[in-house]
Formats: sequence, C-alpha cells, structure tokens
Amino acid sequence: MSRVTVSDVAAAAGVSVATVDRVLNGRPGVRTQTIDKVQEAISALHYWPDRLATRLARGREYRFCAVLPDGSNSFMRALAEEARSVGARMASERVVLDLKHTDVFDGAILAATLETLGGYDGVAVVALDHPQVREAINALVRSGTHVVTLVSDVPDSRRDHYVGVTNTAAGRTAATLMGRFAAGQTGKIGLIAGSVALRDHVERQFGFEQVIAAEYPALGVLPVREGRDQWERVRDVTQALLEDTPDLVGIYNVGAGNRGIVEALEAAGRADSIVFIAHELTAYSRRALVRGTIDAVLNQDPGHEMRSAVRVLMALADKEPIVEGQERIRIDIFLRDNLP
Amino acid sequence: MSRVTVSDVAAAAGVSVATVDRVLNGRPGVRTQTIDKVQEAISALHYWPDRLATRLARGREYRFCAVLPDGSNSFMRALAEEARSVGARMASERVVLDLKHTDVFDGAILAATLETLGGYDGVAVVALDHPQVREAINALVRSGTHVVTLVSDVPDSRRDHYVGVTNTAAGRTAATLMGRFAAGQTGKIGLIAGSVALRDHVERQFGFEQVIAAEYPALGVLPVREGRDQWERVRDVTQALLEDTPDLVGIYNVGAGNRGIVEALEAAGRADSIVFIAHELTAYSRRALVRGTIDAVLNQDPGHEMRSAVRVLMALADKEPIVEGQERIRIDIFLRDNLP
DNA sequence: AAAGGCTTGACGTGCGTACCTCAGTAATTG
DNA sequence: CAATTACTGAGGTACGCACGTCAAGCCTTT
Repeated sequence: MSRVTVSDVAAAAGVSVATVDRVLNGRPGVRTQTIDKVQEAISALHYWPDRLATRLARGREYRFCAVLPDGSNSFMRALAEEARSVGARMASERVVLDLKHTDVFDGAILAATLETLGGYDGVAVVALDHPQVREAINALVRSGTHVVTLVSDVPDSRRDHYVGVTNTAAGRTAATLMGRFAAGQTGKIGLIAGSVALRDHVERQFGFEQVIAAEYPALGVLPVREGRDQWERVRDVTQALLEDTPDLVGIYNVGAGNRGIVEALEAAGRADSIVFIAHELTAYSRRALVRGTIDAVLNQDPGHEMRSAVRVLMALADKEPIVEGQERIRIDIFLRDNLP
Repeated sequence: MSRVTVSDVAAAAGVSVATVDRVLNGRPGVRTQTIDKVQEAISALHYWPDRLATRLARGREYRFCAVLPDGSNSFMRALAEEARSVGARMASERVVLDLKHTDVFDGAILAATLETLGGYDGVAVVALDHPQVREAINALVRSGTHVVTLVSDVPDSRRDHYVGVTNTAAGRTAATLMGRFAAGQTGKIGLIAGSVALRDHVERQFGFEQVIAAEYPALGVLPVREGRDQWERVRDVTQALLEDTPDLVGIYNVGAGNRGIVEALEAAGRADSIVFIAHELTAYSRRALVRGTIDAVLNQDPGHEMRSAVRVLMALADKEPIVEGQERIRIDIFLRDNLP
C-alpha cells in the first residue's frame, strides 16, 4: 500500500518521468495524445502528488500579510495577537505572516496601504467597504496577490474569500435572544452602534430590526445611537437612553464599548431588569456576563478567523480546494454557562 | 532571511552536521559538552527543523483508526462521513485513516476491538466509560499507540486527549436557555435521555438540574425518562409525559431521538407552548427548529471533532504541542437565526 | 534531401532532513 | 604504554518532486 509516485505513473503510461512531469506541471512540448495517456495512468493508479515533497521541492515561501486597524479595541487586539501566534507556528511550514496596522476607517489610507502589498502572495484585510478600497483590492487580485477580507467584507470586490460571520444573521440571532429573554414584557429596545458607516454594524442592525418587527410586536426598537466604539461615549449615550426611555426593556450593542453600557446599567441599578445583548467576548464582557449584567454575548472567534484566513490563503496559493465546513465562521452564542 | 538549516547550526557550533543530527535526534555518542555547544547554536540561530523535510525524510505514514458505534443515529453517521472525508483529504499528507464500526455500548466488545488496534499510530474512539474499555485504552497507550477519546470521555484512563464538549457545561447551558425561554412561567420540565448508563447523558443531566435548582425555583425537573435514543420509543415516552403532567412547560432531550418528541408535541398541539431544547443539529432537528417546535439546539460539530482528533493524533505522533484554542470543541447554540 | 520544428527520453541537481557506514582522533582503562 | 572505548567527521543514500539541459528521434516543409 505504499505511495504511488511519478515513476509508477510513467511506467504505467509507457513514458518517461520527464514527460509525466511536463504533463503534471503544464509545461509545453507534449502531444495531446500523450497527455491523455498520462492522465489515464494517473487516474487508474489514483496518483496524487505528495504535498510535502511538492512544497519542499518548490522551495517557495508563502508570504502573507494581515492588515488590521491601528485603533485598538479588544477584539482587534486579540486578532493581532492571534496573527502573531499563527505566524510563529507556521514559520516551520515556510509561511511568513507579516502584520500591518493602518487606519482601516479611512478609505484613502487603507487603499494606499493595500497598494504597497503587491509583493505578497496573499493579503488578509479588515476592510472598509469603500470605492477606493474596492479598487485597491481588485488591483491586488489582478496583480496575482490573493485577497481575503476579514471580519468585514467588501462583497462586490474581486476578493477571493470572506472570512467572517454573516452579520445580518448575527443581528437576527440577537433579536431572537432579546425577544425570548424579554418574553412577556412590553417596551422599547435601545440599539447602540459604533458608526452607521460600518457595513457590519448596519447589517446587524438590519437583521435585528427585521426579526423584532416580525416576531415580537410587543417590543419596539428605538433609533440607533452612535457610540463610536469608545466606552466613555457609549456610557453617556446609555445614560441618556435610560433617562429618555422609562419603558426600556433591552439594549443591543452592535459594536464595541460594552464597558460603557455595563457601567451605566450598574450605576442606574438596572443591570438585572434590562436585557443586554452584546458582541465580542473579551475579558471585560466575560466578567459582565458571569455577573449577569450582560445576558448573552455573540462572538466571532478571532483565533478561528485568523487561522482560517491563513489556511484559505495557502489553499489559494496552492490552487487547492477550500474545505467549506472548516472555514465557515460561526456566530458563537455565549451564556455564562458555556464560556470557553 | 532564508531558512536556517542543520549545516548552519553545524558551522556555528563548530561541529559537523552528523553531530548536530545526533543531538537533534537524541542518538548516542555525543559528549554532554558538545551537546551544549550545539544547543546553544540552535537557540542562537533560532533553528527550527523544517516540518516538510522532516516528514519527507522520515517517510513514515501515520496510520490512524477511528472507532465509531455501529448503531447509527444521525450524529454518528455524520461523524463517520466526516472521517471518510478527512481521510480522503489527508491521503496526500501521508495519513491513513481507517474507520471501524463496533458496538461501543458493550464494554467487552469495544475492549476486544481496541485490543486489535495495536498496529496503529493513533486511535480515536467514541468510548464507553467501562473498566474493560479503560484497561484496553491503557494497554494501547502503553504499547505506544496514542489514544484520543471522541465525544464521550474515559477520564481516568491514560488516553492522551479528549476531543469533545464538556457535557456538564452543555447541561447548564440548556438549563439557562430553558429558564429564560420559560420566563415567568411556573411548572415542570421533562428530561429525556438515551440511557443513564452513558456518561455524557448523565453529565448533561447533572449540569441541567444543578442550574434549574439554583436559578429557576419556579421550575421543577421531573425524573429522567429513558428513550434509548430510538425515536419511536421517545415518542411514546413523550406522550406519557404530556398526559401525566398538566403543568409541563419544557422538555430537555439529553440524547438522540428528537423526532419522537417533535411528533408527540405536534400531535398534541403543544409545539408552541412547550419549550423544547434538543441536542445535535441534523436535517430533522434543523427543520423542527425553523418550524419553531424545537426552540434551541445544542450542537457539537462532528466535522470539527473529527478534524481535531486527527490533528491531535498527528501532533502526538510528531511530539509537537497541541494548539489548545484550535482543538477546544465548543458547545454551539443554534437558534433558527444562526443556522449554518 | 536537407533544414527546421516538435516531442520525448535520459540524466543531473536541489529542497532539508534522516539515517547509515567507515575512518580517524581523543580520552580512558588496565 | 598499548589496548580499548568514546567521540567526531566525512560522505553517501533516500524521501518525492520540480526544474533544467542535452541529445535523439520523428515529422513537416521547401
């Protein structure tokens, strides 16, 4: 049951290994007829090139670059940390993973950064959905650099793959949890987002409102308030929300800055009575979840996302198929009981 | 920035490659002093052996075997399917993954099966926690075959690793969902399990009862009823449960056979009024979840588990560290909105 | 019939490590 | 001091593939 090698194929096809090699690597100078013979032998013997030997022989390194925001909320810091650890681990597999921080919220700056990345085999980028960014991504792809979008997608670009969750589904999930956790109550739900210019925030909001409107008529969703992902600002927004809304039953924070909401709720003594659903599991949100101030955390696993991004980039570089089930990023729901 | 190779290390240490090789592979015939010199050079140059070249040179195949139940509920069938697909995919990486079906619910039979597996480098087994099985696992490990338990653990054996969820946490999670989904109601909760002899079922039950008792005093948990994981029997049990319990507000099915509960609930017209929490996402449970008869599904991803088992076995065979974050199996919570 | 272009075979080198043999040097023992 | 024994160096082969060179064979064209 030992491995089938190129020489086995050559013998079976009645040609030399050189010819088999030419066929396998698409080099010119082989008659169609001979190509067919070789291919028949390949499938008859179930030949499959040995990945290890192939990569060793090719001797090429995979040069990848991850582009992350320089503004540093916990999630993005975790993502950067994962990038470093994946990079260290993959070093013994001929993979180099560089890390670049930039202002991803400014289309022009992000696009300019991307334009310098043509030397890489692949780029993973937390992308703003902006015309200039889209163009920069397309230019990279055209120049032969594979691009995957990370966490936030640019759907109508030519990026090879999106590694992240479906944000409308995340919003819907938050809505169902909200609706059921607030069962029997009538009142308003406050929605807080970082900025309505961020695609993932808008999509979550959309999914959330859709389900609440359709399934939970006793609940009304208030207009979004922007917290810019900064917890101090989010705290002020939440305080105002609490004062303005006597019949507030729940809060859904679409973006970062959970700390602001937690502090406002606990200061007002409303931590237990108001259902609070948040995104991203961090050390802080974790404690608030255990304490009961946060009722559920929706999460995307930065480790999974970073590893997936690199696996996808490698598969693209090797022209190998992507294992869908492995690369689908799930929307994790964390309650206090199933924390990792 | 090219790779550091053994000859670089040899040059730096002032010895020959043969000596470096002896040190690296723990072969005898090198003075302690020389070993130190080599090791200093290794860390000074940050040498790390090239995995590809190592595996190519060793030329060894990894022979693994997955032992799964021959009784075929959807989850186990999915697991077997994943094993086949992982096996096919890994064939080009010198990994052979055989698949064996056996009666894992009979300790003696399972132990006998395990005893035939000494030729493998690693075994992944869905294990019954039984003295004979434990002994068989220990014997395998002693003979140099790595063992990981899959889905169901044998904690006090010498198995190298457990690939699966923490079942008490799963039970607690189900309880929190139940408590919150049934908020405001007072009544009883029915508990259905496959068999109280299965470790994972008992643990889920334990976690569930713990949280309900502590956090949701308005709810009482009825004694477990056994459905043997067969849906016809589960249906009958559920019908009896419905008739016996006028104030039933929820059902938690710890094991398989969701179809029995779904049919009983829908036949009785209680699908909407009773909170039903189930385990394992299958084509059937998925439809029932979308329809609303099932309110939440707790799931362990068979694909993730199978891939993880193989990765862990490979890491063990190579004496490489295991990436904890990657191998932790999460308890997925699925609502109708975040279905994959 | 000679020139030129396709096709193919034969062979070599390299990727980085594992593992083996053999000779030679140094240190230890009786 | 000679005889062991313990180290070390030099060199080779193998793993399976990628890639390059060179020459030989064949067919077409003029």
